[in-house]
Amino acid sequence: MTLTGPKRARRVTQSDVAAMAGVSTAVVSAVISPKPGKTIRVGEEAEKRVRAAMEALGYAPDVVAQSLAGGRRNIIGVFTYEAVFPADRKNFFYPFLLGIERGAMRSGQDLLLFTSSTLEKGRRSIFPKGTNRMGIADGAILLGAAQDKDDLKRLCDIGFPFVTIGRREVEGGHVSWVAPDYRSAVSDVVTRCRAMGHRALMLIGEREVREQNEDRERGFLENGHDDLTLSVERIAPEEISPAWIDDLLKSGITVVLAETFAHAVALERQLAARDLKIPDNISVVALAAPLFDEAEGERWTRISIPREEMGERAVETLIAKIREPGKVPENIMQPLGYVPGETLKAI
Amino acid sequence: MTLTGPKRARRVTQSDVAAMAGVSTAVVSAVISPKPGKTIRVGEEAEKRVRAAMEALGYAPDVVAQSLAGGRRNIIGVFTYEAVFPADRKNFFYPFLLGIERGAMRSGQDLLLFTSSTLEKGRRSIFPKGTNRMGIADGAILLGAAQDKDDLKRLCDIGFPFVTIGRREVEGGHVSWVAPDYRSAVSDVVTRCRAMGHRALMLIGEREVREQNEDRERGFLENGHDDLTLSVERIAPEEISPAWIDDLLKSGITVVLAETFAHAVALERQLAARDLKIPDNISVVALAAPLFDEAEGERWTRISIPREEMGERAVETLIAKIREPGKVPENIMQPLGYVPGETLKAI
DNA sequence: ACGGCTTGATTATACGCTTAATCAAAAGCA
DNA sequence: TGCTTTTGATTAAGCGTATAATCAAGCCGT
Repeated sequence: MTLTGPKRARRVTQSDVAAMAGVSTAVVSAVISPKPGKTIRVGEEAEKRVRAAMEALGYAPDVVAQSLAGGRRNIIGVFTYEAVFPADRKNFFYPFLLGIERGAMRSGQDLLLFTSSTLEKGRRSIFPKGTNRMGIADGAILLGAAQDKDDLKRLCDIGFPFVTIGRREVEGGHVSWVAPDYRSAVSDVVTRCRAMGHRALMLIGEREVREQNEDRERGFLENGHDDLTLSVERIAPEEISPAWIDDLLKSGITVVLAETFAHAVALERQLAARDLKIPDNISVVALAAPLFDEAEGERWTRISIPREEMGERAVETLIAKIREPGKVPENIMQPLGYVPGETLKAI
Repeated sequence: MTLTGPKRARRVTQSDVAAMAGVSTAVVSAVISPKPGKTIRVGEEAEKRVRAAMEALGYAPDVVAQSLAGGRRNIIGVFTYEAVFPADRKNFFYPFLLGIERGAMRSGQDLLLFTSSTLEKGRRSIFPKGTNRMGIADGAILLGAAQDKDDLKRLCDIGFPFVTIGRREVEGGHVSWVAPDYRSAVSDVVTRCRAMGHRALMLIGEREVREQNEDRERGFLENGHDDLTLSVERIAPEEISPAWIDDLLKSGITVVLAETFAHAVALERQLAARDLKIPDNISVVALAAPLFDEAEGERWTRISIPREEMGERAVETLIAKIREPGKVPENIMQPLGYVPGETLKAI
C-alpha cells in the first residue's frame, strides 16, 4: 500500500532509477553528469533505459548530495563590513553587489550573505567569538573598508580562498584583490591638467594613509612629467580653514586633486566664504566616485569607478582561485574612467 | 610531518575537532547543535575542550553535509523571481530585502540568495531542470510575483518550509505568507471617500485576478455601508480609451480606486486629453505603493505598504515554521497605511 | 551485593551522490 | 591461437554531518 496521505513522500533517488533500468547507480550518475575525462563509460542501450527510468520516476538529482560528493558547494560568501542592504540606497557598495550578483548568476553560484555576524559597534567581524561561518562557502568576497588585518591574515593562514574589493596587503600572506587602478587614473589626471596649462598641482587627502591613498599619491608623483610643481597635503576635510585657504592661494597652485568628495566639498565651502569660485579661481578634480547623491556629484570633474564590472570580476577571480588553489591568480587592477565636469578649467 | 606549504588546506572537519578534543564526532555534533530532546549528552569538561578545539582549528560546520544529514544550518534562503539586486534601485522589492536582512541579523541567520537559478526568459524557476538548490537552506522566503503555482505545490509536497511575501493559495497544500491587508485597507479607503461625500465609487484593476486583486475587491465591496454605488471594472491600463472615459463621466462616478499606479497614470493621461483634471473633475486613489520613482508617486492619494516590516516578519514567521514544522503558523495580514495626497477631493 | 536509574560518552548507519579501482567480455592484432 | 586493448559495466570508498542504538560507569536505595 502506497499512501499518498500526509506522510512525507520519500525522494526518488538514483538507486531507484538504477534499479528500474537494471544498472548500477554509477551508470545513472554518469548519465546525469557526463564529463570529458570520465572513468566510467555508458553504452547506448543502457543510457536509453536510464533516461526512460528517470522520466518514468520523475527523478531529479539532489543538489545537496552532489555538492557533498563533489566537494564543491557552489556557494560564494559575501562579507560586508557594513550592513549589506544599505538603508541609504545610494550606498557606495550597492553597485558592487549588483555586479557580484550578475557574476554569480553567470557561473551558477549561490550567494551567501553573512548576516549572522551581527554588527558589533557598527562593524562586523569575520570571526565572531572565534567561530568561522565563512567556511560554509567555497570562498568569499570581502567588501568594505576592512581595518582588521588580523582577520585577513587568519583567512590566509587557514587557506580559505577570498578576494577583496580594493587593494589589501597583508604581510606574510598573499591576498587577491580587484582594485581600482588609482595610480594610473591619477597619473592620467595629472597629464590632463598639464595639457590644460596647469603647472602647479596639489593633492589633498586623508590623514590616514591606506593602500588606496598610497596608490593615488604614487600616481600623482610618478606622472612622467618633470616640468610640474607637485605637493601633497594630508589633512582632514574639517581642518580646511581660512588660513589654509590663504596659504593655498598664495602658493600659486592652480588645481587641487581631492582624494575624497568630502575634501572637495569642504574646499568649495571655504572658498565660497572668500567669495571665490571653482573653477574660476582654482580648479578641483575629485579622485573618487561620489559617495552621496549621484546627482550632486555630477558637476564635479572626477574619476569614475566601474563598480559593477569590478563586482563581476571579483566573482570570476574568486572562482578561478577556488578551482586552482595552487595558481595564485593575478591581482586585478581595474582601469578607471575620467569624467569631465565643471570644476576643471584650462588656464 | 605537517607541511604548511602551498598545499590547499583541507576543510577542517568535525573529526579534526573531535580528535583534538579527544572525543568522538558525535559529541562535537551535539555541541554544535544543542537540541532539547537529544539522545546524546555532553559533559561540561568535554564541551569546554570541544569549543577550544573548534576555535583553535577555525572550524565551521559544513552546511551541505548538515543538509544531507538533516540538521539545522541557520541559513535562510531568499528566492526572488526577478534579479535580487535590481538594476533599478527604486525597485519594489528592495525594502523587503532590507527588512529580511535585519530580521536575519536579529535571529543570527545567514542569507542565501539563490542566484544560481539563472533567469530564463527574465524569470527564475525554483526547480531549474528538476533540481532543487533550496534544500541547502533551512527554509526560504519567496519574493516576487510567483505565477508558477506548480512550484509552490511541489515545495509544499516535499515539506520544505517557506513563506511567501504576498498572499498565495495553493490547492491541496497550505502556504504561509505575510501579505498586505488590502482588504481592510481598501475598505478603509471606501469609508474615507464616503466621509468626504462620495457616493458612487469605481474600482479599476488588472484583468488577471490574483489573490491580491481578490482581496482589494472584497474590501471594496464589503465595506459596511449600504448607501454607496459600487462598480468594479477589470481593464488593462492601455485599454482606457476616450470612449471608456466618456462612459465613466456619464456614470456619475466621483472617485476611482486604481489597483495599480499604471491604471492611475493611464487614467490621468486620458483625462488630460479631455482637458480634465484630477481631482477637480474626478478623484483617484491608488491602491498600491508606487513602483517607480517615489518622488513621482508622492502626490497621489494612496495606500502605503510597510515593506521593511513585512520582510522582518517574514523571517520571524519562517523561523517559527522551521522550529515547529507541525504547528502551522498563522498567516500574517500586514496592516497598511493611508497616505493623503492631492488626488482625492471632498465633494 | 544486586538490580535499576542517570550521566556521559562511543559506534554504526544513513543521507544521495561521485569516482577511483576493478573486472568481464568483446574486439583487435600478430 | 594467445595476447593486448577497448568497451561497458560493477563495487566500494568516500564526502561531512546527525542521531538512534549501545554501552560503561557511577550512584542510590534496599
